Amino acid sequence: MKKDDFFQRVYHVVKRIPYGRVTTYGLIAKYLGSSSSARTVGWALNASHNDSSIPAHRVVNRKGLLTGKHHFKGFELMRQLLESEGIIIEDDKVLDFEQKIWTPK
DNA sequence: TTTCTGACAACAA
DNA sequence: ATTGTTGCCAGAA
Repeated sequence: MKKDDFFQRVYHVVKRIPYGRVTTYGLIAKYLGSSSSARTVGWALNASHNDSSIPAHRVVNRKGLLTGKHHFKGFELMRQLLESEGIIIEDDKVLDFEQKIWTPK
């Protein structure tokens, strides 16, 4: 690999998020080795729109807030996708967030 | 090349 | 508790 793209690593992790679970930018960043590169993770997800099969709706910020929903086609889309997986969204945040959180290993 | 911005996070005041 | 600043990485102007 020439670059070992940071983005590719992000996608790799995001694709591994199991059904009915969510994760955070910080967690992914930490898994990648840069505990403070959460911003770049979000940036990667932004570019992931071009890539298919990236469940970006399962990635939220550390508070469980759906900060990225504004980047979806519709503001309701992200929420609906999550609720379809058993994740309840209340006021743009994940209920029982600590239970739904998934950490890459 | 420099500067700014961005789906974040941690810390200082 | 709220606001401002800094760190991190990549891309656009």
